[in-house]
Amino acid sequence: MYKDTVYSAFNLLMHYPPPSGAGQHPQPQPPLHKASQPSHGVPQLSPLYEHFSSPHPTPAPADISQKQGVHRPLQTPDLSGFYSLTSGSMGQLPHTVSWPSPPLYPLSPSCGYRQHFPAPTAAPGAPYPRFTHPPLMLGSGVPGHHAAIPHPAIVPPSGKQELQPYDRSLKTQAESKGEKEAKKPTIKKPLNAFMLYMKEMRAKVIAECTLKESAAINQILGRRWHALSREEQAKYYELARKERQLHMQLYPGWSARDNYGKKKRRSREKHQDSNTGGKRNAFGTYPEKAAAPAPFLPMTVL
DNA sequence: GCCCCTTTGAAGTTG
DNA sequence: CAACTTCAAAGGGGC
Repeated sequence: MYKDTVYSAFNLLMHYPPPSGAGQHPQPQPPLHKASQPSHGVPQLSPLYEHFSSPHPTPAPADISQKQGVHRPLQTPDLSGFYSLTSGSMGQLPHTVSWPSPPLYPLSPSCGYRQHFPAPTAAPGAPYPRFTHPPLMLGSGVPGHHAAIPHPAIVPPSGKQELQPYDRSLKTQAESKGEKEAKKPTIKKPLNAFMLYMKEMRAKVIAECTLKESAAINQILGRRWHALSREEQAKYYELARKERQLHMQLYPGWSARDNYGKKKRRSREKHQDSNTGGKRNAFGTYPEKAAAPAPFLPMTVL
């Protein structure tokens, strides 16, 4: 089972001692697309997981939470001995204890962070799988990957294949741009770890909180994500890594640039105000927002 | 009917 | 190379 494979990796993780490189920042992984850009044809599927036994594991990072005296699950462990993780913002370490921003959406008491997250179990009697993300790949050959469900990024040129529920934007795009465009389908970005987590947990949050607005749900999910243990997060990083690997193999020449400009942002300035306007802090958010008071955000979850 | 909101992460672009 | 931007999902809400 794939799950078993993942869990085995985590069992190993639980036992790995910090090497001599402890105290240093993790070495950023080379961008997957660039690093493994197939210059000599499409890579084979079989080596997909060969770096589970990489002969040249990179040093694991220091545990910044120990350095800071607090437990934060934000710092993703470098599991390079088992698989590569992320670069970029994941290498940015938290330096303070606060939530990224106060919730802009009022949350019902039943969705209070204190009581409910990370929610370990579902309602009594209802099993709550800790990791039940549906298979993402089509015929990947990965143990545990069911071959019946197509990859979300796989878009049939002829439209014969049934669209998945999450192909909403694709469908509207194809519908709105006519037949010519429909025959040239968009290959979407592979989902990152957080997106995979959101897809899995969204329904649960909706059920718990009786919310429907995605913006509010995503705020909750973002906080739950931060509350996950590193092992729990690592499951999703691993899934996301495999997503990228398969995506890269399916679409060797694809670039995220291909989809640039296909979403039209009407108010770029406003978007920048809320989303940029400065360097991201260690939490991956922006100083202006992070500095805002968060009166009812409990610390008990840390 | 399209875009915004809101989240994190990956990757592309810019200076 | 750091900083910034875009896009992945989701669906209610606004225009």
